Amino acid sequence: MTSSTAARPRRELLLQSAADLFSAKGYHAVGIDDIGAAAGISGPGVYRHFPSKQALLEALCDRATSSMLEGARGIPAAHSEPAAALEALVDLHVDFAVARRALLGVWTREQRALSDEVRRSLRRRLRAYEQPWREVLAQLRDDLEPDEITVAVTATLSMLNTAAIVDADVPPERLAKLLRRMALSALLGRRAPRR
Amino acid sequence: MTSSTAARPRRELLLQSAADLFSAKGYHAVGIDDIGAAAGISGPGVYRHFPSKQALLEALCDRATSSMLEGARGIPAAHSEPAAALEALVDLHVDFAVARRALLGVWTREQRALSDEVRRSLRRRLRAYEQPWREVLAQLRDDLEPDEITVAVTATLSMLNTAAIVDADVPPERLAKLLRRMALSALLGRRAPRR
DNA sequence: CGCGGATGTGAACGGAGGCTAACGTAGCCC
DNA sequence: GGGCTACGTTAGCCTCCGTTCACATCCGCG
Repeated sequence: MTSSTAARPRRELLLQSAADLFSAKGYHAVGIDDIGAAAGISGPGVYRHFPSKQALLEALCDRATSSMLEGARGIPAAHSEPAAALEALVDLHVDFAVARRALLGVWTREQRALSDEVRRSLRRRLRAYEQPWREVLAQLRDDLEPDEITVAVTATLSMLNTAAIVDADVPPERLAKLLRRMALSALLGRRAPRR
Repeated sequence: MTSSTAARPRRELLLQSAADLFSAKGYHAVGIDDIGAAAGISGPGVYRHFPSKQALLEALCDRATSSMLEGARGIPAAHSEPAAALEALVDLHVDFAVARRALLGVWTREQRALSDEVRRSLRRRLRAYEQPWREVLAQLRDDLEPDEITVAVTATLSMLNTAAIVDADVPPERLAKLLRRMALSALLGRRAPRR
């Protein structure tokens, strides 16, 4: 191996710092000097580890997407009951969202700052992540068209993402429980339409 | 009156163009020249109508907030039944979100680009907008703490906002109906926690 | 010991883009 | 007609900030 993936603490520290800063202030409001300073080096030293500020953001978004994808791959196969699979998917996402707020915040809010190419790639992988959600939900909601299934999944994920990012006064485990219940209700609930 | 609020088509056109551009590409990716060009004038002509690019964004966010606030003020008083009031609030928000996508998109995504002061003001007014939601929901959900009520409202609004912004292949009225049902389910649904 | 690569620093460059300056013109009012 | 105001234009300024450069330091290694 030419370069070990582990044992590069500075690079990891930079990613962590950049995630926190981007999440807190937004990509454009954060300067290279800020990122370096937060990681203990100053200014252009960042370029010893990343070729550009963009690359830093790309690495973060890539990491977020990979984390999500990794967990959700095997879920539908592991559950024979669609309802159980959906609950597992929700749990997984809520846990991820609560545990890695900064990373998810960057992913959620800063995609606009990416190049079209990278953004397209992320969108593709997001669709792959949503695929098991759609499959499972389609089994449970035969009253919805495929398009509506997609929208329902997107809307639910948006709810989970944004709610997890906002700093609430609710302790994490209560927050996770509340979000879990809301997500499942939103996805499954059929109330009498009344119109 | 020194300056009429109506009968200034160029100013209105600029706001419209800026809303579309900011919503589509993001505040930082749009230049003053772009905004001017979209409104039929070019470059610095914008400064005859707005003192700065920031002011343009502020005007848009202010308008979005005002539109939301205006509609929701009287809702709780107008309905004796809390459930009916909640449905009215949801309907109002969904209609607004679907009808003025660009404006809501700017409001949702570009608050980071505002000064702290303006952002604080918007947050205050958002809390005022959410107030009737919280009151009504608190009447319907005695199983939730006040903090949880707040989070539930925030999460639901995030879902509605983001879902309305995303360009789906679903026609607007079907989209509105789906979102309405999901929002009410998320807010009201109590499923057996199972854990 | 001296060489080379990895890592870090302060100084400086350069491009972008928001904004100002200087100027032109059309309509309005006395 | 002679200003005064509103609205536009083009050219250019000026600041910010990402990036590069030239140079130090540390360290493993023959």
